[in-house]
Amino acid sequence: MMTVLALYPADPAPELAQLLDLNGFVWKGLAEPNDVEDLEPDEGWGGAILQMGNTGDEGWAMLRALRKRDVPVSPLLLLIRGSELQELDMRDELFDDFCLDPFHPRELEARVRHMLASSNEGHTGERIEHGPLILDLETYEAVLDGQPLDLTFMEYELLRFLATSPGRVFTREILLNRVWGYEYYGGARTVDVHVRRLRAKFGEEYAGLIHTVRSVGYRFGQARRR
Amino acid sequence: MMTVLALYPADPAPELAQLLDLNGFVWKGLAEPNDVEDLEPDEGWGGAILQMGNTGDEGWAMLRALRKRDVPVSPLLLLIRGSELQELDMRDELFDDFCLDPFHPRELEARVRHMLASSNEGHTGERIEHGPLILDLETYEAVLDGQPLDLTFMEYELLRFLATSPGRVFTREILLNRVWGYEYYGGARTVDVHVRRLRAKFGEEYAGLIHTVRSVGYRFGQARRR
DNA sequence: TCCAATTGTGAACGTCATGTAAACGGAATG
DNA sequence: CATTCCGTTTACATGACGTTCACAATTGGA
Repeated sequence: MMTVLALYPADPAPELAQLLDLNGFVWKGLAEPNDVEDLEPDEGWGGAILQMGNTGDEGWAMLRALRKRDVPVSPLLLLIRGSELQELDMRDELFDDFCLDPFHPRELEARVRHMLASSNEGHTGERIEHGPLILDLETYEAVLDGQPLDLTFMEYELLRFLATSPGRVFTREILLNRVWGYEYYGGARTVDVHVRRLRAKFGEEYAGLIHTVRSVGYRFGQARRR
Repeated sequence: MMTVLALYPADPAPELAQLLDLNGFVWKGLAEPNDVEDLEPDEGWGGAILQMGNTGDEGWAMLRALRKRDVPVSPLLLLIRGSELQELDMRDELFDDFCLDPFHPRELEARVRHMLASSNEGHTGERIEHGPLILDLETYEAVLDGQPLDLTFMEYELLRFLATSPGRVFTREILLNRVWGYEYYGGARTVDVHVRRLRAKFGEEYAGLIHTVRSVGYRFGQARRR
């Protein structure tokens, strides 16, 4: 999804606009606090940068407006003069990062990057996503095409192993070793049964997500094109 | 609780030590990555500041050691030279904020303040609120759907730990380590019994607030969707 | 088309994880 | 010393889940 940054004031300093443009960020200016209402949640707002110099109280009002929305705009970065640093005191909840203004282009660039990367971390860190399937490794939750899947422990473990290497074929023997444990000596048909149950829970539409490779084993997802 | 900052290198630059001392921060130096093991979770570690100049790869190793612990030290602030800014690329998950080195004292002071304030935000003041449950961390009071809960000490501690990370699954072993503080566990069933008593006190309607994830452990609240 | 190898399918079985109650034991209180 | 509270441990019941097996269906080669 395209990340769009909100900028205040609406006519940002040329060096700021230029820096964002050069780094491929899409941005849109906000003239006054009321404009915040117009930001539609679905437009992919990935945060905002506010240049606080010469804005008087309107800058803080804007900040508050962005944060107090039903769907807060986040993260927020402040450009602030060294002489106004003390203004930040007791306002920690209103912004995520700040940068001294006038700014060094490379520092600001690094801050914007890091800020955007960090804001996604909570959700991208411990999860596997492939096509319509999402595995949340923290909550042991599996979601397929928006529908939560009720998987048992072994089903989840097997699916996670397969989905970690989409397109790759695993023999039953390897699956038994890696998913069930190295000292496991069980029938190879156990794998078949678990695959079958996974496919059943996937439903007709997605049963093909796990594909049988005859005489070899199973693989998750499509084979690589040659 | 007293906030203690970890500093690296162990003999920080005089102006850094002086700045922290002047502002009432307690700090302790870390000489090498192995020292990280010695940080006891209960000592009130409130974060770390790493001065990356002239440290070579050891600085990054230290960073990694702090973050990959069982109980990660957080938040982390980096002091970094402008010429090394590109080193931050692709390492967003290893630090929370950075400051150009040499630093302006007031900027660094503001960053440390803001970083520490933000890291406590989840605990908005001294209470945890999630759905119908409210935990007052100061008075040790628990309220569920308006009704006060009469919890014992361990019940409260367990519930607090679970409710601090809603949706996340914890194994019994981890719960014993973090809540009870055992090195190893004699009886994992202890957790079960306490969970059972919590559910009993929740009443039928809210017994499901703590959910069993079979073969894994327990989690508080509903799993995240998508 | 036939046959053999391979995989899918449903059911049965046994094990193990968890729920549940009750007993135990130490610490605090009077 | 008796009593109460509370955390831990033990014991048992139950149900979920993994495994196995018999048989059906499918595949691919001769």
